[in-house]
Amino acid sequence: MSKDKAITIEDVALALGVSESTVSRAISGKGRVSEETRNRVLNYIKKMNYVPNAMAKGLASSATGNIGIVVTGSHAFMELPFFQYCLEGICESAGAKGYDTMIAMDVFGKNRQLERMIVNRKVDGVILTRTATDDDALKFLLKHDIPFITIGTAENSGIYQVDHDHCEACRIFTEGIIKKGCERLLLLYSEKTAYVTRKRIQGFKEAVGKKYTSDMILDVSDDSKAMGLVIDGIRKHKYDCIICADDRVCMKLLDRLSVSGLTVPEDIKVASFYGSELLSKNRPSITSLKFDARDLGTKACSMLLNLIDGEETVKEELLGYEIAEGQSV
Amino acid sequence: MSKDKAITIEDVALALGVSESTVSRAISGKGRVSEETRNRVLNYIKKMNYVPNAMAKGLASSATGNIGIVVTGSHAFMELPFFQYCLEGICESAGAKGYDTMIAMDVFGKNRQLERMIVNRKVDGVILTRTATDDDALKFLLKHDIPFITIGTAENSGIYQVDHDHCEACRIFTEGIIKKGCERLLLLYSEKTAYVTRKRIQGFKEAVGKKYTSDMILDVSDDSKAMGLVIDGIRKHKYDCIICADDRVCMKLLDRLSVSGLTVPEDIKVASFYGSELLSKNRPSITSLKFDARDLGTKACSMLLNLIDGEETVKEELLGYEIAEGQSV
DNA sequence: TTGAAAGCGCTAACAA
DNA sequence: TTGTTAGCGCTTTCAA
Repeated sequence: MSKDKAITIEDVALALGVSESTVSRAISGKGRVSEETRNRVLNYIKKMNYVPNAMAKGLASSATGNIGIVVTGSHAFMELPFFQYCLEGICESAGAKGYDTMIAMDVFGKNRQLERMIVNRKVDGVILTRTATDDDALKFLLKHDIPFITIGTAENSGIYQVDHDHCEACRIFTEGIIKKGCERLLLLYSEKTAYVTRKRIQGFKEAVGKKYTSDMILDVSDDSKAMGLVIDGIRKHKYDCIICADDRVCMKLLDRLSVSGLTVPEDIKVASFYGSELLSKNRPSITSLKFDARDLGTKACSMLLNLIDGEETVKEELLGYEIAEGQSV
Repeated sequence: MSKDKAITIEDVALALGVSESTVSRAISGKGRVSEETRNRVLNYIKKMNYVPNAMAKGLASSATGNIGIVVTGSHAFMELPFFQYCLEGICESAGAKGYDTMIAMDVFGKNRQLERMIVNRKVDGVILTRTATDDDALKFLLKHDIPFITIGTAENSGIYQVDHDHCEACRIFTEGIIKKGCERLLLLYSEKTAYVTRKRIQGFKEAVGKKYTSDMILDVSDDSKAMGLVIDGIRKHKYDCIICADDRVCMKLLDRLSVSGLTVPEDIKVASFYGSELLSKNRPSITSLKFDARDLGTKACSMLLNLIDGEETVKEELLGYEIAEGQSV
């Protein structure tokens, strides 16, 4: 069935008694073709299952019909479902517009995959996901002036980017918790170098306002010691609600609480700035913010395609969030 | 820097006073070129940062220099870090051989992305990650006779595939647990349609041998009810060790145990056939099997590239495993 | 509205 | 060992 070589534009032209250029025009929609000719062509190619050769098309028009997506970072980061969902959004909306997706997974800050992809001219544009940004990837893309969008990253203004409004979301969320009567808050975080973490902390601070003191936030990157302090603090009723900057931190906390025989929400209330499926399945369910990573991918992709097509597009886009009320607060 | 259009093979030929075909030969290594000429060419193109136009090359040689990777299945499946690690292995080893990687993420059993990728002839071969065995993707690839490898899937012999030896691993693992003195075992599983689950169950049965009875395995797909029975059983000392078919199930179990006030390993011993990072961070650490998904990707990729190059390659490859001893047994 | 023809940049016979 | 030449399949001027 697919053994025999594929049918070309020439075959179509011959069969229909028109020229190749006419067929090309009929298909692409560029240039005038009579309605009748166009229909004949379209019908014929559909009947014959004709699909243009992407390479030939690419060579002639110097466009690949591919976009690249770059996932860089530590393993711990890449493991987050976040990327899967992003990827899904990107693939789907790229596909809907006839683009295929290439992926570059560069783990240790080496951008080999990305560089090869660009240097080989395999893609028309690139989407950079979180973490990829402050490394050389950005400079590299800038230097090669290829269209690109970053997801969830950059302070560097002037580049096209899309993200959730973490600061705003976390502020509103924290305010809500305060309104419910919590006063002695503690924010737990890790990955303090991540831009998103800093944004979340900022939102928290804004919500707390002038009552903020530096002992209201705590880095728990190095597991046991810091967590031990937290548990002590809870026993001494130093806190009434603990907010976690992400679901990983929250999982850790919940583990420790259960080991220590402390229950939620009786002994301590718990909330999280980022609730994945893991948290929503927890008992009691954890009150948390939900961000839709899939949306992020979809939006980034449509911005990129606009950029590629030379159309107008916004420079920065901030997506919304949702609050998942649970039983933990 | 990259504004000015890229230098072509013609430019190189002109500059060096040789023909384009000589340059082509020097670069590809196919066909004879004198050592001297070859060096001149190689030096020059390095100096000039010449990179062949992948599309032109592809058009002329009808090969894309891309491989495709397909991730199909439910969200729950795709969320597993398994895919990330596979992907990483694939990207890296593809990259090492000069191939770029395209990704098709088809979520709901529709193979749109895959089909587009194939029909557009964007890839030279495909790697299919864990999918339902009767998946259309498989039929589609067979029909288009494009080289492909499946990872962790198919019973369908005759197709190229790579997987871990789940059956063997689970048998040995279970035997080890029995040797430690556990007698009243229970195997918890979900996703019973997955090939890998069936293999794991089979290994378990083999280890138990003729003492096996059907109430030694239990499907806990529908959370609460089945899990409730398990908890009851534990209280009645019906089991001394519970083995989970994967880390998801194990997480669920651990949650329930902690809610029920049962402790590991005092009240009940726990082990898992698949231990992700989540489990290894648990306290107490869970005794489990480790499979390296990255290896799977690497191996699959090298098999695929062999296939593409028309070289010999094994039809089936079974990779090893590791036992992570924890404090839970 | 349509066609002819010249590329796009590379590979691979076939000659030399 | 090297060069000549004819494509690979499509797009895109420029004429008709």
